[in-house]
Order: sequence, then C-alpha cells, then structure tokens
Amino acid sequence: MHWTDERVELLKKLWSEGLSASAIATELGGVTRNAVIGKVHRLGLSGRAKAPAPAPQRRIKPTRAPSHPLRTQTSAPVVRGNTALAPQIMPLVAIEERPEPALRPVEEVVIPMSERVTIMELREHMCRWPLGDPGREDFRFCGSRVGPSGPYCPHHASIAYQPVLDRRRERDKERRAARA
DNA sequence: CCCTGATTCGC
DNA sequence: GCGAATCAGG
Repeated sequence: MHWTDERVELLKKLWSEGLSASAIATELGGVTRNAVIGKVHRLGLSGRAKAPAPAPQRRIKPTRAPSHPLRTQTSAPVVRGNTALAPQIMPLVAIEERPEPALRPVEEVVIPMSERVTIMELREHMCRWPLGDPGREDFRFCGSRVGPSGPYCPHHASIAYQPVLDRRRERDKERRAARA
C-alpha cells in the first residue's frame, strides 16, 4: 500500500474531522496507525488544536548517539500534545434501555452494570453475554470484565452455569419453609 | 491494560 | 518518503 492522492485526501479529511490515527488507519486499510501518524507529520498537519504548549521538554534518548546534527532549538512551530478533541461522530451509540432477556424473577441481586458493547468493541476479556436480538442493530454484549475463567463476567456466569438441580433444591427449600 | 499522538532513524 | 519501534502520557 502506498499513499495515493486519494488516500492522502481521505487522510486529511478524516484527520481534520478529528478521528484518531488508529481509526483512520482502520478506515484506510493496509496501514498501521504509526504509518498514519508518520504521514500526518510529513504532511505537516500535526496538532489539531492545542493550548499553550506548556512543556518545553526535550526528548532524552539514553544511549543512541545522534548521527545527525539536531535541527531543533530555536525554531519549532511545534504544536504538540493534544488528543483527539473531536466531535466524535459515532453512528450507533444510542440505544437506551435494554431489558435483560427475560430471566425469570431472580432473587439475587443485581449488579446491573453492563458495559454493553458491540461485537466490534468486544475484547478478549469482555463478557460475551448477549443482550437483545442478534441481527438487530442494537444487539450488544454485556462487555463487563470476565471472571477468572470462561466467557462471562461473574454475574452472567452465575446465571449461565446455574444447574437445574440448584434451582430445584432452592424451590424445595422454599416449600419446606412455607410449610413450616 | 486499553488507548492517544510524537519522535527517531534504519530502510 | 516511509513506518516500526519507542517514548510519553491519559
């Protein structure tokens, strides 16, 4: 992959819109975020907005000897820092309430916490408990941190792995209690 | 740990 | 010119 005019244009556009380097890299495809950042700098469009630039701070390379005369010091239009302060235009972030998929009246408590993530946002350590109807646009996964093992967070694991026997035992127990 | 941009420098 | 590796920071 190389930087064709179109790709450069798209890069400029997306960068000006405030997308992160990695997001742009994904969008373009075939490049890493490093490549994007490198290109951005070469094009001279670094720094999308920045305050005063507080730290004069030079970088300190421990051992590597400077093979070139440093061309820095006095003249540097440097507008450093800044991290994507952009209007973040995310397509599918809405979705308000997502009633848990009819899980019979549980007496245990809550921990409603779901992060609720899309399949794209789902990471290795995230709970894969499905929320909603797969195939619908608002389908999500729980997304909470998974437990010590397994694909679910502790809360959903307790639901998923609750054996029928436990429920029966629980029911019998209640009966006995009611009788007494 | 996830992520961000910034910088250097071998290629 | 390019971008991986690295750095610095959130």
